[in-house]
Amino acid sequence: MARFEVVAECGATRARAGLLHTAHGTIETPVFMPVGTQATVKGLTQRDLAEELDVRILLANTYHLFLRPGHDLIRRMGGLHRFMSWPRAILTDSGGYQVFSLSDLRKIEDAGVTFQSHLDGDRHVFTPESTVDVQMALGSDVMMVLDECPEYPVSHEYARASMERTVRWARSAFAHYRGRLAKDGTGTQSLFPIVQGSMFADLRRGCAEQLVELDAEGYAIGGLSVGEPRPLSFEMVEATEPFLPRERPHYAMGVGMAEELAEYVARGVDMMDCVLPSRNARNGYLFTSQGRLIIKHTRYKEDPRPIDENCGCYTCRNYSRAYLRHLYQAGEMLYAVLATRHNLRRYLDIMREIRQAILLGQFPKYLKTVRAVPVEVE
RNA sequence: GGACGGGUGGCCGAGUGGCUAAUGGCAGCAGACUGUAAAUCUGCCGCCCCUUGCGGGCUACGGAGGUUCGAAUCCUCCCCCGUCCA
Repeated sequence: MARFEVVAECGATRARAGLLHTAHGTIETPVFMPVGTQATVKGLTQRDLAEELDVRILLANTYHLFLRPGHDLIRRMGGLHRFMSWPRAILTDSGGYQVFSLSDLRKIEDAGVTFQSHLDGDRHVFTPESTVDVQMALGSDVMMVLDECPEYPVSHEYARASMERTVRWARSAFAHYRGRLAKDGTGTQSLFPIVQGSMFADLRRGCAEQLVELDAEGYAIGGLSVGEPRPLSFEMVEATEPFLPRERPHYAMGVGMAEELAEYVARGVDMMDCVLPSRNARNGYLFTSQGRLIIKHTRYKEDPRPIDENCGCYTCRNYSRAYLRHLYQAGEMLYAVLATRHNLRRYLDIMREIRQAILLGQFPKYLKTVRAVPVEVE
């Protein structure tokens, strides 16, 4: 069970610092969770993640692991932690995001979602109950309910119907989850429901109020960063978070850019995850304390400096922009490894800075400095 | 000296009378990426002009002539490269 403990609160914003206790360790919040969809964070070893970056919790994906290698296989291999040799905490997404990202390959019905596998075209049905079962087989510390993550934009009418379905699914998932807990004895896994409602404040609030009745150990805000203008994303958190229990962790799913992390925290978010630091690393977009750095730009061709002179990561301690640019242009895999290490380190450093600022009562000041950072380095 | 083959935009390489400023690939330049179908995708990529639209002008397929309404594509000569034979 994930027990949340608030350690400090910001007087001026909704930010707070906390501790999330799980069966696989305690996590300091606010926390950024690297995404390891297929039981791996692309480009990094578990040793990199644990020893160098001190990652305490990772994401993995139910849909992807269900298709390959299969949750039963993972269960037989001793569960996801042992299978991927990651003794720390794991949060599994339910596959709700794939309802959005694989929209051409799925059909939504009240009972659940029918997916056509992107791997071989096989059809599979995901239900609120089955996704709980799969995640219980995986053994993740935090499980997510199956939800519908609608694209943007969508009509109020559709958003409402979709949100209501997501609420029904959450109820079904919880009923099934609690039934299994009662039958199987003590459980170590938590289940978080997900607030939807597209970009409509009334729907967000309505959804949150209904989900709170489930008395979950944590609550997620989903359906963000699906193509909407950035300000809307923040507005939707503002429209949702006040209706979530303050004593439970709040998880904003799938966000955000490095410069946005503190903004979400200021709006009461305790947990975030995003593919950007890892994916953008591979695609040449590096995050620095002085703004973004596009490594392929010709101005870095003979630049002897590290990506970020203020960064203490292995990459920045040892390699120049010129070398990284060369690796990138040459398509060398080491580039992805080094870049991912850096970007993830940057994200984790930001979260540590945020937490420290909150603990010291200086979060508003920190927020101000973050907002003053230019978009691009130099 | 002779016989073949070949010289195309930064490179490789299509194209063998008009739809060709010229397919592709690479390189180059820029952009996108947000609970990962992504080490992916998109745009630009001869020069100049009009803020403009499938717009206009110039230069260009080794060189120089020629045939033709029209040539990178056909003809003539020349130059250069490769292979082979003397």
